[in-house]
Amino acid sequence: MFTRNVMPSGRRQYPFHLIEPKWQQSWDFQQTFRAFNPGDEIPHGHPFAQRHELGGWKLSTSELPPKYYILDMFPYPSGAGLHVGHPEGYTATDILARYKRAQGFHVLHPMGWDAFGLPAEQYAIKTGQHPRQTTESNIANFKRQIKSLGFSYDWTREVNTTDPNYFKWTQWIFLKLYNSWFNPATNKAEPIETVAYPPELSGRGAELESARRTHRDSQRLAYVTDAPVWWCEQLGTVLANEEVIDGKSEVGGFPVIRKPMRQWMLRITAYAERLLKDLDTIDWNHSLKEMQRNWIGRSEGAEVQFQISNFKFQFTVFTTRPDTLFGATYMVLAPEHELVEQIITSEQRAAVQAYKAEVARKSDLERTELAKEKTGVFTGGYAVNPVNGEKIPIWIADYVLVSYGTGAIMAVPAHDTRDFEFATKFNLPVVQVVQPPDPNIDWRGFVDDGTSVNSTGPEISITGLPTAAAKEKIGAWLESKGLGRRTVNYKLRDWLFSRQRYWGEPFPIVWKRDANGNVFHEALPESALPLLPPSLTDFKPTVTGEPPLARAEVWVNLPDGLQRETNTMPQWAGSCWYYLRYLDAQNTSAFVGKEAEQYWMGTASSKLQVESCRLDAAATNPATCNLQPATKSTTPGVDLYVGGTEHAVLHLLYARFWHKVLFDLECVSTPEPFFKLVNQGLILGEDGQKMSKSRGNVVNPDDILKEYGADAFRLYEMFLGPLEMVKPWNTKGVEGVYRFLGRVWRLFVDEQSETAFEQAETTTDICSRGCGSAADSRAFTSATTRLLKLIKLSSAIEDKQPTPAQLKALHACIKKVTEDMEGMRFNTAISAMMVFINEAMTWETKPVTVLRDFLILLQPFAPHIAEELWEKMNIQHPTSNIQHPAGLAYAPWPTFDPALLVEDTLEIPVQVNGKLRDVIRIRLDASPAEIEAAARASEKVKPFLDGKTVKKVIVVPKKLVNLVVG
RNA sequence: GCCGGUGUGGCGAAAUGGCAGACGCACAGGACUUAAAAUCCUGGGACCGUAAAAAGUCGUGUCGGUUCGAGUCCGACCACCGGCACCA
Repeated sequence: MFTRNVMPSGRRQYPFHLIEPKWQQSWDFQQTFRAFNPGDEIPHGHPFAQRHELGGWKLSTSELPPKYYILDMFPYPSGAGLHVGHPEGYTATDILARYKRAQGFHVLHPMGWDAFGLPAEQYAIKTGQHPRQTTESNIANFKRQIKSLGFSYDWTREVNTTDPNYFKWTQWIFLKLYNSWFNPATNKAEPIETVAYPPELSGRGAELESARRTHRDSQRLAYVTDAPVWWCEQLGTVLANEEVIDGKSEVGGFPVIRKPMRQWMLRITAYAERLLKDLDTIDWNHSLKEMQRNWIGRSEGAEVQFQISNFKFQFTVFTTRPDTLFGATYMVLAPEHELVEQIITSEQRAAVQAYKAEVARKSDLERTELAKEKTGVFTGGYAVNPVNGEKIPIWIADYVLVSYGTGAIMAVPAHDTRDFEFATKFNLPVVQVVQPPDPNIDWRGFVDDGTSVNSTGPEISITGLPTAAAKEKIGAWLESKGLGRRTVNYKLRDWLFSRQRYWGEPFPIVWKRDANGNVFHEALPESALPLLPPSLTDFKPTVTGEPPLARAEVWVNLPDGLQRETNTMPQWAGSCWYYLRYLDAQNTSAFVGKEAEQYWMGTASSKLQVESCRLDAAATNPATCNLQPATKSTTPGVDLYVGGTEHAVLHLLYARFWHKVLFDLECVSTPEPFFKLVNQGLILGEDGQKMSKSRGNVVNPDDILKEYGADAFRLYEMFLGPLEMVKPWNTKGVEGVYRFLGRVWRLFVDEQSETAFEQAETTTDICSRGCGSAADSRAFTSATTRLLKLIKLSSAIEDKQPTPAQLKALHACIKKVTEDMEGMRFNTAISAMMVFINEAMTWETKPVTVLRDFLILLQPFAPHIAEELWEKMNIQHPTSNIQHPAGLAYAPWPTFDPALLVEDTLEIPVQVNGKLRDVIRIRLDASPAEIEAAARASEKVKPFLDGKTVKKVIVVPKKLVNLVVG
């Protein structure tokens, strides 16, 4: 005989399976977490209205409480559903959102979907199912999963990048870019109409008209050019850089080749300097800023012109070391440099052509991979060194890139590693021009700063100057002679903005032909937006390699002979500005309303005050900690943005770029979008490896939720370790926090009533989480409510004055949790709550006020159980609820009283020669002399002092005593 | 190669320059139970001791330094993770 109905993992610690859906429904129904824009009417019954006494008002920006905008990187809703990495960041932001609400901030905490992109399109090509269908069902699944975690999002602001009401504005912003240029004089974007034309283009006539158009188009922030792109034959599509890994397609691992195609580009390079400089104004973590700095890759140097021997023309090189000009013993052009054809001598022609052909066969990747061994060919041409008139040979080599600088270098083998390698291989002369500061260091291959030597010519000498001064002097000389200029170069390239795909935003652009047959592009008017993609059944690119949109002939070919652009925008487009749409998601007349933008981005100040505690104020003067001027706490931009490092460069750089353009055009009011940014660390599988389907170590949140509930899941994700760290998942570890919630539950509830509840539950037929219909959910709600009412609070909870020990435990907990909240140290905040509960378990009577404050602390982390217990407290101890009419989600965050934390006596360690020998208990106000005496008196310490003299005594009051003996 | 980050018990981790290992997992022992699960209590870095303790010694990747005192600060190195990579 054996029983079959034993639960696989034992008895449930508490009825989270009823509590969690109950409160999620309640929050949904009440719109508890809705945020209000300036001008919105705030309903009377809303808890936010009750907390701030604003019911029935329509408030202007300056009358609303101070904002706090806390943002998650919105997910791409894949078919695989959520994995445990997503909720890590989402839990952290949710905890802070709830904390800030409790502090009295007006919190904006939205969520949405980044839903354009390749997977849905690939799936469509395979199955013929329209990407919209896949996208919709994936979103539904993601939303269900995210909602089941109890996050406090304002769902009225949900955005979806594939919704025409959304991408209308993505297209609108593209038009802004298209219709603007970057004016270097003002260092900002301006309307394209302000472009000045060179004098030779003025005048009437079709030719000049066309020339002016070409000039204008070449200045736009969005422009067209022929650029090589990754083409994958097997997938029949063009791939983005990030979709190509080690020369193969990320999907399927097929080979890819570089193929030149007409592309739309965005002129992000114009913003390189501002993108770099403004990093100093924002609060991002150090390594992330470094990544952006490296990506932008600013380097200061000089452009120097070299005359070509026996020819009229000259060419320009970029160098960061103009001070080494006297050491240039040869020149190198990139093989693709346009001058190569003109300077090769007949005897070198064959060799140069062969080399160029060889290089052209290699992809960029192979060129860098084969970097070990330098290759190159002499062109036969010579250049003249402007400082000393020496003739030096011009080579071509693929270690010089046509896309960086001027595509040409002066080679100084003595002081550049690559040039040195090359010169060694091809037996080119090496001339010292820099003396290392340390004479023992070999000058050959010395690339750092030193002192110039052998650097004297007929007109200029820098011999004897340190590197910095030498650079300065020669730079000035070159400029005065018109031979060069000091300049700055960037690694950053313009942004390739078009994709040959179906599932993306169509460009609001048409192509025309003028009277002379010149093809040109023109923007659609704003009124034509949104421009919807055509409906297709075949989503593959055409046989000619044209984008899939070209299949829709009726859509492409307009009646008046115009043709639509068939490229689409990349996935980044929608994610570049979604944080702005959240501010005013329903606006049909603007991408974001001005008032809403200024309020939420913190450029309009609010008058009301945060009635909560600032730590520093509380620590020094608890009496004044309840009122802080709000204007000090508003931050320009998103207050906190949390997401993964994978977006460290591209998304975050692109979004900053768009934001700056919009700022220049006065569409937004802050120069930077994200004031503070935190990366959550990756969660690895239980085996310590990156989670992946192929390794079979993926943890599905649904399984954890079923077994332990959302509160335990949230708690565990935070208890794992510091947010920014990489850390392995361990399902066993969930048990720990789950047991903690069980202890919280048992601390509050009466055991007998729970037994009654359990009996009633087994005889009640309620369908669990996931039941579909409205009727089902109503039945669930009423059954749940009825059942949960059977559970009563423990009789040990009494409306009594807390003891000093109880107050001390509570206030220590408040202090620790509050401080850790500010520092986003959620793991240690949770451990502080565990410490509190472990102690509270031992109390015979539990004062209502103490437990109430604890629930407010617990609420951000484990909101469902906290709400349920809070509700029971309100029913059974209603009188103490008077000060919190708004409900738990808006109950004021408790403040701690430092006076309650001090003790009369404390233990301090006694060291002899820095080694711990005893711990003594001493009065708090004991003088140093008393402490020393007590330390010397210790029986454990005495043997270490015997026969020795005490040479020095260090007494750190309240900390330790150290006796130094000799 | 360059830039950034991280190295602490069996494991996840914690420690304003001041008692290393809070909190939790796993483990062991005990209580409760007919039994198990759950729960509650107790223990725990290593070494050396001891009947058991106590005492003692060592211990935060390695080596050195500053300091009365270093996981923490400084210097050199090693390992792992992430990013960039012929950027002139």
